[in-house]
Amino acid sequence: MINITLPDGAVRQYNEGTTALEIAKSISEGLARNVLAAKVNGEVWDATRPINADSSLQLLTWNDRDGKEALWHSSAHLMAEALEALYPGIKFGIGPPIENGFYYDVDPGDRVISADDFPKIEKKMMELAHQKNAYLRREISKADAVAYFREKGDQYKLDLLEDLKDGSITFYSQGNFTDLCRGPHIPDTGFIKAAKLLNIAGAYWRGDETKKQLTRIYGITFPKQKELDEYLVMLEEAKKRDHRKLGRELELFTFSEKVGMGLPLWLPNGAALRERLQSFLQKAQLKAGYLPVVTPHIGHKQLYVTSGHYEKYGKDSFQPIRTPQEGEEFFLKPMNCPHHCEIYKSKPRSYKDLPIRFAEFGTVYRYEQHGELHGLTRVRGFTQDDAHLFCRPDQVKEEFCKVIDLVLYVFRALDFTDYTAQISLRDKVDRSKYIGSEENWNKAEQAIIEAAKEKGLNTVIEYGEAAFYGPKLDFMVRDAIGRKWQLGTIQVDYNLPERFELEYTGSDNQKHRPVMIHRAPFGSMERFVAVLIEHCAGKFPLWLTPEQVAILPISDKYIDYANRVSEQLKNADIRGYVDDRSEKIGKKIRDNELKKVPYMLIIGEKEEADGTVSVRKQGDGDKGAMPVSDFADLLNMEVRQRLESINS
RNA sequence: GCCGCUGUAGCUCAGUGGUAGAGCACUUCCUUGGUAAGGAAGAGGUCGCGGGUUCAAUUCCCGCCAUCGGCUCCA
Repeated sequence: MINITLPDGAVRQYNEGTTALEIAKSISEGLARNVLAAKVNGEVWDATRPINADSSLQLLTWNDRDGKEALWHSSAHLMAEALEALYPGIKFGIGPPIENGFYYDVDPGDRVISADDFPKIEKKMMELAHQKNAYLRREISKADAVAYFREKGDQYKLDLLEDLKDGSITFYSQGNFTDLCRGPHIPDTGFIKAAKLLNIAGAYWRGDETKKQLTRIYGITFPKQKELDEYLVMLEEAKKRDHRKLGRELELFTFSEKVGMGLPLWLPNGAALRERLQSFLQKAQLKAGYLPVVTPHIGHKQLYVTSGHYEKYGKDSFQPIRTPQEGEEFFLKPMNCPHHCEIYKSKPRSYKDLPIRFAEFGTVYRYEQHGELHGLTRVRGFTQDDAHLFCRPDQVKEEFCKVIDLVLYVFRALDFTDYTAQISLRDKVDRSKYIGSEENWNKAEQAIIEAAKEKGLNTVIEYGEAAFYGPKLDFMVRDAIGRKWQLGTIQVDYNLPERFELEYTGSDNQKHRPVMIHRAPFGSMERFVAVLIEHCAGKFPLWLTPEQVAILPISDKYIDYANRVSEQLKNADIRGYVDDRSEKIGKKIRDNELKKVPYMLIIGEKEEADGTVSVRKQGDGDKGAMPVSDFADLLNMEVRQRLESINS
């Protein structure tokens, strides 16, 4: 008999060789029907794998991340089985679970698989799923594994096997399909009740563009049909929120091939939004002791030779601007830091001056690969809400805390409520690629971890994700429909202070090197606006939205009164316009609803006589009539309350 | 940069080896209407760009450019 400790601390006895599935059955049949995998002593196992010693056990279902991954990983195998049935001789690369679903990289030989083939593959998958074939694990020697795939002619699996140690190799089989796989997998294919293939794309074998490109098929599966239906609705919603579509519809920004790809043109509405965001942050930064600076859009080549960027990115940047002066070269600035370093160097600094915080909404230009460009999220010219903090090593933690406060303030203002902090540190083993002293790194890494802890952030630590010049903290933000975005980077830098030989005089009258912290709560105005559009589906917060009110006269007779109302609102600092087209009121309401203007004021004979407006809230309908001044107060109150609530 | 899809009016999209169409938007006129689309007329396109095949190319072929979906990249 062995002892199994359950998550609630209860210890139960079972025969040696029992499985998580059997244990689940002994608890309840219903539970057993939902068990996808199990965590045995903290390691994710097949629910059907025999347990031979005293262990702690957690049963994993669809509600657990590891449970989902087991189902999706198993679904990748199911899709592979379906593909093998439909395309005999097809070769397989890798097929892992991903954030939402799974993919499998396949080589169909000289056949072509396209999205048109999805229905038949899905049908085959569900046919195989209904057979409830068990996923069978077996350990296999490397020699046998190699023999199997050599026989099958699958060079990709052989390639993978080369890196695996004998004795650690397992195969999983279900139905007619066998794959090299670490597992774990769900008990049988019957748990997969709904499947949808989503996308198809090319992907290089092992991510190496010199190697063959395989066909990557993305899919997702669910243990209930209803969940698939909901997921598809969510995808539709995401499409509706696409910032590229809303950006056009709400006239926020556009692109022009003549101006150049990846160079956004901000339209009046978008510019108004962007400027409001900037002044919002600028105000907060002034309060937090930042010093605004302004630097030019270009910099001498020598600036980037000093910073090291010339060597690293020179060939892949916008190429140098030449001058009448022989041999003189300037570059469009790809970042603001070198300029800010020179500002720091413009005069001697004392330890008493630190920290110094230079802030600039600085526009930078990077020659992103053309396949990378995407709406406003990936562009070639963009404006960073940049700032560089120069501080003493002992100030890093406090400065980090203050920046975290600022970032969270921004998140609150824009209704980003679901986020985690991701701290990127050095690789645990290989430290050769990092510059800066061991002591400083340790100090900075510790400072970041402590700052995050002090601020009560939900934190994930990623080793090996730090830049070569310093550790960083990013926020992973979930938007309104659950997608993740990386926003609000805070980055420590030991490289530039070194390269620019930045110094301050310490209390010991000796020269010391300051620590530099880069930070950008928005990241860039372009990317942030894109994320914000998708987060709020184009319905911006009242304080931010370009137009707060649309005034809709019932007929031309009331345009004069509408203009008087408009003036009155303008005097109360409310942004709005009069829709004076000769259209029926229903049409005006519809058009302004689609423009997502938060309030509509309907004005006719009655309102003019009473000096009132009839208020209609976007997406919410008629709110009744009230005096113009009451409406102005109401709206301003709503904005004030909102801003006060984020300051608390 | 790589692979694949796509490119027709401002937008969404039909269509064709004989130089093009709809809806919305736009302009003008009629209508002056009370909470999500009033009516009529009009204007608007080198069918992404450049070659080739053909009597004839928006349509077929090639190249390029751009979009989109991925990959690689992201100071």
